[in-house]
Amino acid sequence: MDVRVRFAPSPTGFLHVGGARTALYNYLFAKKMKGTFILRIEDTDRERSTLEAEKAIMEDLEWLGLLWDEGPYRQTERLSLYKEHALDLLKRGLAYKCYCTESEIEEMREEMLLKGIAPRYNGRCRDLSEEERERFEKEGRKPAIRFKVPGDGEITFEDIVRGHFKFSLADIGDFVIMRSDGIPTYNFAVVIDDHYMGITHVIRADEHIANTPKQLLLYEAFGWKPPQFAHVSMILGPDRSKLSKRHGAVAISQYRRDGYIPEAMNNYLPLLGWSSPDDREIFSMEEMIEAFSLDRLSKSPAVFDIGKLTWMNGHYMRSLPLEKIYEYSLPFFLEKGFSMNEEWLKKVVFVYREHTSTLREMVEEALPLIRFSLPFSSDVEEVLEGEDVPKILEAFLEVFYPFKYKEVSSSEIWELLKEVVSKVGLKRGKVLFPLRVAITGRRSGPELYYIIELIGIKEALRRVQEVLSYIKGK
RNA sequence: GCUCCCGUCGUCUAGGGGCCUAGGACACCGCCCUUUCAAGGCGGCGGCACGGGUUCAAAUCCCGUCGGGAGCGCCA
Repeated sequence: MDVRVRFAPSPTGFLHVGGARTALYNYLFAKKMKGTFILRIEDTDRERSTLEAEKAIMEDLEWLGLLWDEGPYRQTERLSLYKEHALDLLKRGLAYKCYCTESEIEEMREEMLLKGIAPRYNGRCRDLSEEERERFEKEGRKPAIRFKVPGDGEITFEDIVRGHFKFSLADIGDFVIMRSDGIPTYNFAVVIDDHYMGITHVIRADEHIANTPKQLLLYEAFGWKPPQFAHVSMILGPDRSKLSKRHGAVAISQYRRDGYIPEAMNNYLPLLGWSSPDDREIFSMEEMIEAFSLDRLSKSPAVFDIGKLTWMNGHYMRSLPLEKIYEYSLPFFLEKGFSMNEEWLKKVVFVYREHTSTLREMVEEALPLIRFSLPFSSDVEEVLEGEDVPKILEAFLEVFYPFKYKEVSSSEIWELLKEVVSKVGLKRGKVLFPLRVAITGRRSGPELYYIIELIGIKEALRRVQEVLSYIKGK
């Protein structure tokens, strides 16, 4: 049978790293098995679902390149299907109408919690008499539909990641499958959708483990064959609690804005809970698909380490084709005030990507190319206070002046710089460091000859001249 | 409170009775290279939560303790 998997986010917020990893696992498995990857929007929470969130999630998936083969399906567009099946259960006596109000249930819950028993619905409306039902209807109460959980016995299943599970039915209360407003609940809609969409493997976060027995009960009630389950452990924050906003950036879109690139996300995220049989950690998407398998998913939760993500991002900054990094970085350049000049910007990328870990950092580092203003910050200016500095700057002016209007390559600039060095008669570093500072206003950066090539000799001369007058006037 | 899950360097992980003197990656430290940064190269630091068993042999199997987490909704 062909593998069919789904990613089923609820559009109540942005795609976060945990969701992205789940999507990735589903995607990788689908591609590996030459199966189908389905996107399903679980929008049955009418209060919190928004169209914006749905759009944002899809955009992020597209940015990552996790394109779905089918969908998006929306649960709110399938309401009649759920209703039909709820009615069927009702008719067969496997479900019943419940007239309890929220406050009544809340009361019940607190009472049970106080008594130290697992809070669950006590089945109050299971066997209502005809009169009671009529009374409630007359009161105008809108019933929800609850599934009748068999009182005893147990339910078991095999999880691909965690092995054998056994739940006692006595611990599961009758749960709502249809809200009083006619919208299905999660546990109900999932089962119906997974069945009709032919889902063969459910790969999801392990917070759903406790839901699985309820869903299995529904499969049983309908006489359907359940899919295989793979419950993946969660992603934690540095304090080992569930990763959330208070730990810093969790939204994929935030990482995009911060200058992370999809190749790095797609490589790093799966490694949080999956490892390859060899010691490899760097994978292209194709390699990852090839290497991926569910049986190497880890049981224990993983702490999200932005440091390693950043390292990996830097790796991809350097190893991806220049063209690609240029494309990714363009919006960052334009936003920072660089003007559109493809040939020149590509050179900037060529030079600066060697030194930086994110697109944002790269553009930030390249800022001195288009911005130059005195005074510099104090830790930078102290470099200019050295006694040899005027001599060095003058030597630079002398050597480079004849080339003021010439097109000179970086290797020729390097030769000229060496000439400056021998003219001054100090060690290379002693000469080039103050020059770098004078020309860029920064203590570090790429090779000076690249910088001079990028800003042009004329501009370099202007800057050095300006700094020279500046320090002389001090 | 109840149910369930998870515990290998700071972090991600390999390992699943002898190949373990516990391997790799990030981070950290040192050295090399160098245009005092970064990148790269080389080296170092650092871990089987604890206690009992089982066994000739335990990181690995069993039990307990401790620690962490999740679920217990007309949220998903």
